[in-house]
Amino acid sequence: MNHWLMKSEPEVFSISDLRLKGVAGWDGVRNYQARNYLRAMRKGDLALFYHSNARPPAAVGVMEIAREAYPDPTSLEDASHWSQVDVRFLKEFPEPLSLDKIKAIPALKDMVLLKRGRLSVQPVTASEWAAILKAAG
DNA sequence: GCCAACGTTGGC
DNA sequence: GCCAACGTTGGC
Repeated sequence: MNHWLMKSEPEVFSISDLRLKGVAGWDGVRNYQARNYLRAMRKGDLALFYHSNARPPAAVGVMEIAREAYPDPTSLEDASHWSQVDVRFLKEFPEPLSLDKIKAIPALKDMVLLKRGRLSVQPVTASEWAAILKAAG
């Protein structure tokens, strides 16, 4: 099973929105690398929900891949071009794990989140995943 | 609101 | 295929 991190601006779609819906489509990805990661996801994989453009930016909870990649209907291009997955709400952290805190954890220094900005869907290693969950309580 | 990073577009 | 212009992301 693989682990992922997925960014959303909370003003557009927040973890509270996902909690209410239970399951939601993760649409609107328009970056090829992010799309390829979406396509690599398997049902049951776990993903961090990350609030970008938030104060503070933070990992806020955990979700599960509920449906593997299928065409993104919000795309204006042909159906095979962009993909989305469905995600299921699993839990919200008691406190958001802010970007500052993530940066302060040595085990997380190589996270894609810190090394490569502006990638809205990205892989997380098993050891990084464990460190995040431990820090987030 | 600013702006650095970086991906995409399009002229050549 | 190069690369300048342009648009977007996302932290600050």
